[in-house]
Amino acid sequence: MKASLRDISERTGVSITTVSRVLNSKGDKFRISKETQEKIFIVAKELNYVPNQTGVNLQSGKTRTIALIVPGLVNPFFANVASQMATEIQGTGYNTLITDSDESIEIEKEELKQMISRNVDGIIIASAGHDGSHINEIDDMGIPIVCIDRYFDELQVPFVATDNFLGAEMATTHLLKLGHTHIACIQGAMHSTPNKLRINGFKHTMSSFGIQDSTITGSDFTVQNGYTETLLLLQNKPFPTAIFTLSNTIALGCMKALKENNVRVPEDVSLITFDNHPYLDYLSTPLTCVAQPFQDICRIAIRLLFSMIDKKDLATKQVLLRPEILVRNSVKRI
Amino acid sequence: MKASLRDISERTGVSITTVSRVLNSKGDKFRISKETQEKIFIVAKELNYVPNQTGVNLQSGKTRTIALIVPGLVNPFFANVASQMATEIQGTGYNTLITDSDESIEIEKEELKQMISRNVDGIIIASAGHDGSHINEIDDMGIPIVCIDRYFDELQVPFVATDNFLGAEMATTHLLKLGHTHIACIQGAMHSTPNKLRINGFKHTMSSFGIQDSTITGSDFTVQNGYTETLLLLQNKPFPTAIFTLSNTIALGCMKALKENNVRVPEDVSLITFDNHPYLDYLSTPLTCVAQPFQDICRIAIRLLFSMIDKKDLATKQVLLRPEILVRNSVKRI
DNA sequence: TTGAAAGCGCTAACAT
DNA sequence: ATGTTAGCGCTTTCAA
Repeated sequence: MKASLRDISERTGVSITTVSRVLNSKGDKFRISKETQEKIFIVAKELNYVPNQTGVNLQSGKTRTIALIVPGLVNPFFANVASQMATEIQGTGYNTLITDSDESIEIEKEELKQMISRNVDGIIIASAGHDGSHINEIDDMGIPIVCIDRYFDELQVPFVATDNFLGAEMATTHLLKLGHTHIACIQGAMHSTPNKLRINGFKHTMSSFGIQDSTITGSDFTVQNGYTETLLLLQNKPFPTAIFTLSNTIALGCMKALKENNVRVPEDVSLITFDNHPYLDYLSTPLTCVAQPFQDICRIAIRLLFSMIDKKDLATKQVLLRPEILVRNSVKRI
Repeated sequence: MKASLRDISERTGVSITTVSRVLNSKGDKFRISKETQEKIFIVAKELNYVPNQTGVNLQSGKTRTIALIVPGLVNPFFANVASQMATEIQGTGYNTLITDSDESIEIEKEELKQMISRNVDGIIIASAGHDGSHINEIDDMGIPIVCIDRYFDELQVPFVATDNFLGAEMATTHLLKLGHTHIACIQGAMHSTPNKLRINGFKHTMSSFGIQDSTITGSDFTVQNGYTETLLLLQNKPFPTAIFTLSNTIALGCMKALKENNVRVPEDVSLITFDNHPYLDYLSTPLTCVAQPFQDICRIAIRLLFSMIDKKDLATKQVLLRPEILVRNSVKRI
């Protein structure tokens, strides 16, 4: 089986402490003789020694592990975030434990407990919850935690997210300026902060252009939701001149329904969506979108988290990032 | 700070052992009085007790953690695999530690060491290496490990992958049957087993149709490679009538080059690729592809891994899964 | 029905 | 220049 310090100690006839010191490159600091060091290194190699981190963890209370909890890895946005996080975190010498709450607050709480139990050094979470009381508790326990994407304004918990109100405003303005007034918005998880803010931004912009009535429909960030709601929309008359989907998943479902019903974009209906994706440029109609700066979200979240881990408090702990509108060909002037 | 069994023991005046038993639902088994149990539960709740897994780990040698190592999370194929794995593994009560070797064998070895050091219960890896000697060593150490996607035929290490030879054969036959003979193939990492087999399948099929000359170009599974190689291809005359890209990333780069040069698919050139993606249906030309059964790959790999963890040896430990050709509109008959 | 003690692998404080 | 001892949090054997 795996060799331990004791095994090396026994084989070399030197104390465990000395072995530990040498193997941790503290041999010179403790002025351990070259011969002893040599001997230890050789035996360690022979035995294929690999330190057992659980021992270190128990001793130090640190695990060099960051937990990432997202509400749905099926969503390309979160898949991207997860990839990016794993990569960035790895660069810091930490490892990433990734879990999916599947938009369930119960699973999320369970996972959170798991992560605390595992002694992770910090947590990054896109919470599925309506409120953040459970997140707050963790923050209160002194466990570094930062929210991304889904956050809770009323709490002191640090967060990094897109300025969703602004993003919706950008998209809506784009539509309005091109002459659209009859706009349908297909939303995602209604209780989530991003969704609420996007809806607010949408409504606000609409009414600032003097338009009071608009269709807001849908219930979650899934392809199915986008599909179903679009099908429903297609029953309506007059059919809206533009659809604003609040995520890439919803857009995907929407496009499916549109295609199946031979509704062309943008000839028959204009389409704009939240979230960018490399493929959007090559769609039958390249899709205009509001791109979220997910790479920056990841980087800043990690930055914040490490400042907490290192107990160096940063001045700004709640950051909203500017989205970018990528104009392609899916919105026509009418 | 976080409460430990000792804290509860002190607060209740009962031994650590008893507390441990009660909190692990062994109270009844050890016939511990209702009052004592009650008392313990109350104090545990008061102190917000969460067991420290590192203690358990050290004791048991188990961590309930699976490591997943992939060569590039930027590649949608591996991002999908990672999401799927995280989700499936979570369903078993284990957690997933995800790392990216960035196609570097050095990083891979480093990460592997890390994972062993962390005492993970099992490892799933898509190795970046040319050979699998380092993987074999781990297998020899008795640490459960299974390869996915990238594997090593010559070793006994279990693996699950797509039947890449067959996949390439399917794609090439499709092209040939529709009249294409001048086909260019843009490949990925040349040393990798999947790439080698795809190339073999391609060449084999071509020559079985009596065609000896074909262009094989490219060097890695990146968008940039697809882009560059296509640009290069565009200089050639005669330009091939069809391009076969060996991954979605390569296809993406290829499409970019094609679009920039106003080369239409399939009018000017036909295109077929390895790897499916939800967006492919909605591209300006829905892209015909060889879809890898990545969900099955994940599930079976996990199945194999757990059989090793549970020391129940399965008869079949090296499995190749049948890919599926999804015919859309990117290949024209000529 | 409950507890004391040992030990998992490691580090660090305190010797010598 | 090297060793002894204690302790991180937990489970388990053995005892009472």
